[in-house]
Amino acid sequence: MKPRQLIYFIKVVDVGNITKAAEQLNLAQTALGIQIRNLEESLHVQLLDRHSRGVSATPAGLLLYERAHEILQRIEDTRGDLISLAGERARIRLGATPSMLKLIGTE
Amino acid sequence: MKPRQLIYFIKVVDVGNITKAAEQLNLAQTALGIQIRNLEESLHVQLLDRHSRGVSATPAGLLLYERAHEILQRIEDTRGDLISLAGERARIRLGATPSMLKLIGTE
DNA sequence: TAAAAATACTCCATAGGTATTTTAT
DNA sequence: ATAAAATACCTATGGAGTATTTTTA
Repeated sequence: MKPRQLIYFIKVVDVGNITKAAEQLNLAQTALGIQIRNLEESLHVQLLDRHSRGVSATPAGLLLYERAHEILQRIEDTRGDLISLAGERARIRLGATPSMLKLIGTE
Repeated sequence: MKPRQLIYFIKVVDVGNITKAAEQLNLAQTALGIQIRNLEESLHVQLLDRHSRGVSATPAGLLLYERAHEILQRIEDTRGDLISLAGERARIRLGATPSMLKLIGTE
């Protein structure tokens, strides 16, 4: 259950079609199909029903669809918080008079 | 921020030493060091202070340490729920009389 | 029979390993 | 001087691509 697989899976469920989802992800159909299959195999759960017009989520697929959003959101929130925290420490304001600048340079 | 990196990072913070953490993860010191560095670079945040006796978490590192637990827990919960759900659908009980069994076989 | 997914390969990027060097107490 | 982390280099696994075949309404 890698984040990339969750992103792919959400797109597939949204579109209902692996081929079209692959286009939107700038990916080959095969690459996306394999990732979805890997996801199903790693969980030992069937997530999609395949039919001749595309795919639809099974009950397990619908559950994962919900959870995947939550998990990815939490990851993104964490990334944002970390960058903010680091930003605080980096947001240092420096002041200098023109005469000082001549001494220390502007690099 | 891949789950594997989060697992590695938690272990490093717990142990306070990349070399010893690598042993416990059955990993080479270099592999673990690179993963931690990749994690820091992908977030543009320093997570650890390196000293001659090991490493210690920066404020950002401590924040990630907390969040990493939450994220991994959520992933594990989801995995468990999916397997339970799939288990329900598989728990089908079949009954047959001995005369029926002779007709349909036991395979 | 047509549109979609699955297979069979090939290629490349990234994770991991070994040996060695750098750094800090 | 010693323990830990970083660097250099090599190998192997896994993600992605093209061409093709199988499946199902």
